[in-house]
Amino acid sequence: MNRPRRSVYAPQEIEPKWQKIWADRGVMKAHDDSPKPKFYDLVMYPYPSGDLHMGHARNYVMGDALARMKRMQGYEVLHPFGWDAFGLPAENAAMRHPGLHPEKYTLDNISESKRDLKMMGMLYDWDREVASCMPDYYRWTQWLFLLMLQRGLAYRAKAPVNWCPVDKTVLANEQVINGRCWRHPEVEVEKRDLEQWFLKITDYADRLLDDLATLDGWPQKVRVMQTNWIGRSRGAEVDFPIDGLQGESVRIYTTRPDTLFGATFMVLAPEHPLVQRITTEKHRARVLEYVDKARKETEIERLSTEGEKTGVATGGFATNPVNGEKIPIWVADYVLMTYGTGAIMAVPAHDERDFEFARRYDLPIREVIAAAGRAQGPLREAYVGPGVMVNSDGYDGLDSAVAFEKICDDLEKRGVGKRAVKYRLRDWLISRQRYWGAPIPIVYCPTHGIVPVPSEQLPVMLPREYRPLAEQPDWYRTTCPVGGEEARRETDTMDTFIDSSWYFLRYASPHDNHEPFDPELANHWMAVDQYTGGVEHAILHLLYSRFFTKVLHDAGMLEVEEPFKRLFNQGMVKRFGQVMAKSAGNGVSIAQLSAEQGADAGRVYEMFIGPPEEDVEWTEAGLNGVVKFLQRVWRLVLEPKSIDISEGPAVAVNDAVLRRRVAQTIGRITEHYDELRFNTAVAFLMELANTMQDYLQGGGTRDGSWDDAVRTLVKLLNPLAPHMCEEMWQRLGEHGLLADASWPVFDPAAATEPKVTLVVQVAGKVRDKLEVDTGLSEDEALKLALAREKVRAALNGRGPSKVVYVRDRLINLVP
RNA sequence: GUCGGCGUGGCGGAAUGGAAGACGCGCCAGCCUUAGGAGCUGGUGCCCGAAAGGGCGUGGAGGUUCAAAUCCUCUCGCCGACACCA
Repeated sequence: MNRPRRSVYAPQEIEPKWQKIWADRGVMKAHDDSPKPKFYDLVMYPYPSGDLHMGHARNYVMGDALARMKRMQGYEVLHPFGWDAFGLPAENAAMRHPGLHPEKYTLDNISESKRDLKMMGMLYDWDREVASCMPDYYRWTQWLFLLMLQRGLAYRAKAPVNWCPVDKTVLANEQVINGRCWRHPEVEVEKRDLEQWFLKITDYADRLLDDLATLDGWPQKVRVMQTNWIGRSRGAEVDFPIDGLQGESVRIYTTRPDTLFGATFMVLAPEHPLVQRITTEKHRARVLEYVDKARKETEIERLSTEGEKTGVATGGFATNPVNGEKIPIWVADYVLMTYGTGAIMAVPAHDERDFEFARRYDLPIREVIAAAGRAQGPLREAYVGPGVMVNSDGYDGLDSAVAFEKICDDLEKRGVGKRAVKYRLRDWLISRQRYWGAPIPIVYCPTHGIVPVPSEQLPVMLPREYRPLAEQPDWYRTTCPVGGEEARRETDTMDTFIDSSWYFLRYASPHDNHEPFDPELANHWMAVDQYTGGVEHAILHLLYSRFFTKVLHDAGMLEVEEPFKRLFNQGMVKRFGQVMAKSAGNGVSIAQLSAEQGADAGRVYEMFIGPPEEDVEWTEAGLNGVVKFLQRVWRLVLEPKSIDISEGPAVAVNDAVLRRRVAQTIGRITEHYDELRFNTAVAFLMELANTMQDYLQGGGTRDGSWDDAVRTLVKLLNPLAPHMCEEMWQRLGEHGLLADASWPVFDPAAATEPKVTLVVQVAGKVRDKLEVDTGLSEDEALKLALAREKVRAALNGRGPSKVVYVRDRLINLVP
């Protein structure tokens, strides 16, 4: 039999077709002068590693789907893309393949990844593409460094720094994890004293912390992590005069000035400058040995001794300013030179670490805060809570919180101490001894010292040859911009996190060659309305970007003080139990997916696979389920007559039910897309398709309600499966691109179930039926509650009742 | 250790305090096919029962409420971040 050929869903044909049309028409160009409300939809720009696969795609599908919906809703959407293109992997590749320049490696990867993104149907405004390794980008990265310098936020200092022996570079504090390099967990980080550039992020610690409270569109988790990272504490600095050193004292920092009377000894960090002078002859040998050992120990060895606190007495003593008591001074490596003043008063009764140390070295423990309800007697562990002051002279009997303030007042009056705030946050070390980064635009002149390269001479271009800058005299030999003397360029480059701290601003005016960004345009597009990316950037990138934004605000270049209004961290895609990665060999290739099931199927599947913030497992079976769904939609929309209706419907769906389902779906989908809850959104689309099929099988009349359902389904599915929907839209005879079509409007009244029937059963027998109008959807719960009261009243206390309420489509199931 | 988060079918997971298990995968039965790893229909939390029906069910124990997966207290177990920050 020769039946007319059915149209078959063939993604391999329609996907390239529509990708070309979108590109030709510039569908996702963002217009600066549009009268429409703006929506800045940003995905974290990636490092172009050259192995883009479906594991990366999840983030981009979310961003793209949101951009497409917002566009249909009438927003002028800025949805840009770029590349975090400086960095070590390119250099590593160049070292593995002699002759391969990091730039070539990077640019090749970019063009390859770009092709894959287009193949996935991502609509970016490619005219705004940025790559941080291009001179017209890093020119402005350098400019921003000079701005920092000008504002007193960049400084050079000799400091013990973290040195990764594999990457042969200094690492930021944030890049050291448990004493190991973040990129090479197999090696320990070494300590070296080097002259390095720092950014004074600590100047902004308070604002970075306090403004977290305004970021209610951020995950709580990230806000907590940043809060802890900044680690603000309030306390006091107190001077303890040193015995035998006239006029000199040890300054300590404590968060518990209320426990001053419980200080029974002091501890200095091994690196503390006073250690040498305090130590008595008798103790000198042992102290030197201890300090020497601590110096040599790497971070990791120090950590491994956790629980085994060690230290030595110096033989020196200091006087506690509140009670004149002389207490011994010890040296121990559990006190860090990098926090507070590098010296503490030890209060073993009320600090766990001091308690442990006192136990080990048999030092006295004196209780000065009485815990409510605790019986008298020796402490078994440090009591760190609040309580009533004891053994504290004139403060006895006070609440410890009150005594805290009073003691601080008294210390300040006597000039022996003062309130102080400390942070765990350190300044940001940005120097990197690497080639593939933005050169720090500084010249060292024998006469004028540290001289910034004048901004009109930017960019300081990277030399062509791939070799450490410090080994390229032709490059680093220069003349002083001030006096013309022979001078030397800074040969370090900047941490790539600097590049990524401002890229979202460059998108506003990516071709501006007068300034890093046009303040007017940046103010137009900022803040980012939705920022999506991995949780691994919860601290570093996000904190640095917030810092830059605040500095630029202070410089009068930006209105906003926070760059990202809403932040979302998507989960990772796994396969065979492991995160998809080239190295793990479990990545799903975009080209292959595209050629087989189609990009649309991959897009819908990654959204349906699980909650967007959770890690998910990619399976072929799951993907296949989505393919079936898309094929079913295709038939429902274009070939409804091909649906087998011989079996009849399971549940009767009439026009009214179909209309209501369509209206409900519009409401749910709009809300869930907006909140990036794509997994449930796909489920709603499937439900709509199921209802439509039931409608056909029930011999639906196919009046306007069917056509409306079809067009609504196509529009609602469009952000997730854009190629297929665009094709269906055209075949339905609609004119114009679906990408330009308007988003369906939610009508709450049309979505409301007409009524609820309450069937009252008592002891299994139906006693009563009540019809309750639930007309106002926002108040359904309340109405039901009222209905329940009505039922209970009707029963008039006749024993245990069971109340069942059913919606109209299931009414016939209840006798 | 501290701080966050999470415990729901065979699996991934749904449920503004209001029918627990939406949607999908898998599985079972049937239909259609030369065949199917295709398509269609129905079923599918657990226990008892041929069925009707009944009982039990969101890690565990209490509590609040007409009503709890959801709120509160305690407890057990996982996951993540930080980890000597005075």
